Amino acid sequence: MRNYTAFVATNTIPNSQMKTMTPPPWKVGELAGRTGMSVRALHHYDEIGLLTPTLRTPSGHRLYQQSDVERLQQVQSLRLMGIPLDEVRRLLDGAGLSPREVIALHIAKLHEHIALQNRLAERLQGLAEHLDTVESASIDDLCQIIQVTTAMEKYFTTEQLEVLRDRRSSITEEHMHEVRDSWNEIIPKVRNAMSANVDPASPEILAIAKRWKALVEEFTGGDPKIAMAVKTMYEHEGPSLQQHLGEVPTQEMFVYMGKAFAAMK
Amino acid sequence: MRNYTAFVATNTIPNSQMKTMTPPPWKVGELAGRTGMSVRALHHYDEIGLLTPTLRTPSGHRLYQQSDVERLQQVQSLRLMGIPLDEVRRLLDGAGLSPREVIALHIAKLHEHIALQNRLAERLQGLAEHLDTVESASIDDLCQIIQVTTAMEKYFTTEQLEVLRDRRSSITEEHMHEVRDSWNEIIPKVRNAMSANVDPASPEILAIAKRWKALVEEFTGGDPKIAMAVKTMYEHEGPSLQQHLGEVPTQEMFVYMGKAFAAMK
DNA sequence: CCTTGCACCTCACGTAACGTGAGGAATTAC
DNA sequence: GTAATTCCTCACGTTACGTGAGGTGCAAGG
Repeated sequence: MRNYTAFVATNTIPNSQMKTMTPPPWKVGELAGRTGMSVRALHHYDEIGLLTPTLRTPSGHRLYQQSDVERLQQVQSLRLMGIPLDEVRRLLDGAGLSPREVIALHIAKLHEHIALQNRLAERLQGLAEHLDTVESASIDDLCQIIQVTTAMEKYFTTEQLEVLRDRRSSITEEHMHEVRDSWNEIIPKVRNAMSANVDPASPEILAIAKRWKALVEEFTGGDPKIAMAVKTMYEHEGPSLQQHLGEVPTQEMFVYMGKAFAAMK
Repeated sequence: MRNYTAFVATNTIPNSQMKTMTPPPWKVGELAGRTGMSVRALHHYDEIGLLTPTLRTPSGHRLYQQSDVERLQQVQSLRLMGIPLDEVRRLLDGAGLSPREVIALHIAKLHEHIALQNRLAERLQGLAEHLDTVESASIDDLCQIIQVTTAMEKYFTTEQLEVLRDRRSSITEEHMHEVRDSWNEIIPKVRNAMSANVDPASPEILAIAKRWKALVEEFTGGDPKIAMAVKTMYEHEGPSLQQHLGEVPTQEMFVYMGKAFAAMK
């Protein structure tokens, strides 16, 4: 190992004084090895002006002094806290915000980010559970489920969704098919009756109204808020839901059946 | 608005049949507007081969058919779940892993990521609390605190750290200074005694041992595990901690004081 | 027919923090 | 003296687009 005193100091110094001098500067590889960073990272810090070694050999090799090492340790500390290099530089150069503010800002950002990730994780978890109850796992099915669940997230509160999820997990797939078939059977009948101007209070409509009510009751668990949310969702998302869920009642049908319900009492 | 049937179909079709034909394809802007995506995103999807419109006008304008729109919806669904475009393409093209596996993998990744973020948030929170108890908030202080706390994370369990944090928050800053001053007073004495080969059982060392024990007791709250962890940490991180905490006992001192403790009984 | 204005096209750079070579000079080791 | 490291400087790749720049297509008004 050489020492680089020759071009650090301009005059010659006897060996007896060498020991009290500043320690020899480090080359990148050495600094990298001792600090656990990569050489490329140090190059990068130099490039962006975050950590420029105070010395270079005449041939261009970087030499890091004690002060540089200290700065690097500061950089490492702040990076450990997830602070971007840009802000690390601003902090160390004394420009911009105070440490307190930077930390507070970062905490806020982090919490926001974590909340997003958590919501995503919940969605994925629900999706996974759904995939495990259905044996057909085609991409189309997958996308349909995603579409429907994301649409539902817009109209239901978190607790309502949990209620629905709990109930769904306690229901057999066979039964879910039955329910869908029932809707697919009922809705065309209602549509026909409406276009034929059948009186909502007529006996055949009242019979249908009974089945309708039972189906709604079963899905909503009797919660009128969930029923309202479902109605709102159908009104807004009808066309796109139709592709995925099969037949879906329109707003006019709700009105029509409302009359039937009134006549039932 | 034109229709692009001219180059979609090769033969002329009477108007009466036009209505039963496939709907007119959409241009990028229209598709973007209806799906809430940006035009650039659609261009990007085209570039990477994720969604290539089946048609183009002779002048090069993109035309999206029904099938393209469906594919886009699938892409949107999967992206909503945070799946990278690369895997979305593999999924939709039927190559690679099954939906189940992809979802499971992503859940695992997400949880890992969330755990990391949470640990980071905890660190930042602790840092912020610390910053609020100390009024001097220089960058150097900040980095020192980070260094010390990250070093501590390596040697203490989570519960131990919480205990320490709780206790620290109930202690005044003034008192912390007193403690530090006490250490700074005691340690040189011990060092001197050791180099002078003073008997650990001598009365002056026993007096120091008492103070030493009290200080350790106070910091560790009497928990021998915490005491052990502190000792291990000092042994491993001594030199770097010394810069930040002031005087720190060496392993030899622990041994020496151990003899004094034995003589105290 | 010509212009105006809007939607569209294709580059191509920028983002964060480096990883990963490529090709060549300098240093160190034997 | 030569071989093996270590160092240097480009420069592209990573994610999912944003943001112009500069040029064409196309429907409508004068």
